[in-house]
Amino acid sequence: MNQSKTNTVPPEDTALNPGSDLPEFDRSLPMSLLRAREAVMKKFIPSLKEQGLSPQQWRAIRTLEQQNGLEITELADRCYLLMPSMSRIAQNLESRQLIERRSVASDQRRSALFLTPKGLDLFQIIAPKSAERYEHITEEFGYGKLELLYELLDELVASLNQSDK
Amino acid sequence: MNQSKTNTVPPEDTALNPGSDLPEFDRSLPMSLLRAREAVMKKFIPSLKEQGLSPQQWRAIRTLEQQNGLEITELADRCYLLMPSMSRIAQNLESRQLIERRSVASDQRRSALFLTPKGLDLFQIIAPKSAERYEHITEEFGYGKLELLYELLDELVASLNQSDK
DNA sequence: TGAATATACTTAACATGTTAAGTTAAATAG
DNA sequence: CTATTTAACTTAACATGTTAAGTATATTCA
Repeated sequence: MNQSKTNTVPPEDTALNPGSDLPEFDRSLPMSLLRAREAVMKKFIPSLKEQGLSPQQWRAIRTLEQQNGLEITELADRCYLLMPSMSRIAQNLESRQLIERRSVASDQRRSALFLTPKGLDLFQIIAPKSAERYEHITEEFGYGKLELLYELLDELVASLNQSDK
Repeated sequence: MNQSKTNTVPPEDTALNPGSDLPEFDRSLPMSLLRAREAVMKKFIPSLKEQGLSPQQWRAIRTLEQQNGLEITELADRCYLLMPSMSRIAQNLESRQLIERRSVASDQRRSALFLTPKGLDLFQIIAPKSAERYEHITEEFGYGKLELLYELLDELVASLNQSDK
């Protein structure tokens, strides 16, 4: 279960390159981040699924609750989704009447998205549960450590994006 | 670009629940982890794509390079992939003759996976580039901070899994 | 003004994530 | 020793991630 700690050394005869000085891949940053993310999500997904929402759909709904009437491109940015995904999610939520789209008068290409009363109801059912989970995580893990983690993640992103020139 | 720092407060008239004491979702742990992961992956994906590999396919190959002949279930565990994904990836890599499967004599249901010479060649092309990227990231971000990040991520996962009882 | 270009999406195509439902082979129970 | 159950996958089905191509509306500029 805990790969990085049980340290199961492979038998010598199975490594294809025993003497090479190629790097060790045992600690993979993407995998560590993925594991952490999945572990966190596991706490939130059940109450979403209970309401028939995927994490991405929930992201869209809670972003609209904060600022209703966002255009789809802006919503995609804030939800950290690519446009094709956002487009499909908008169609899905619209078909379930959780959101409504109205085309922008000044530019017919654009459409703004609005939470419907039904969508807001759903938000209000899920939000308190999510908040509770989040508080629980904060208590268990420690507020200070959590802040430090956010800080490090932000710095990591900054460091990586900087070297993109 | 940096949502969590620019702190763009939405105009009052767009929030659907301005006075509510519902939690703030601006800082989302899953999203922070996702952003960090994507930023890291962006550094590694190009050299993989150059060789026609997805990150998951690469994970499988480098795991097999470390320990050849793993069974598919074990490989899925180590790659942090679900069986259906692993199954499809194995089929893909097998069709490209990067790996080879041999059924286990003692149990006909199982099959063990082996890197082919062609697969090993590919590993040896990609591995040094990956190592170089990783070293660059370590230098830019700082070795100490990186270690601290790993530590925090591990602790977070432990903390979350612990409360699963 | 009218043609070329750019913008804001949507659709398509394909790999992956995820849950559920097969299949086939082993283990176990009666 | 046969019938049931379990184990190790594979297949199916559907949402998402991702890149590329398509469509309709604006904008630009000749």
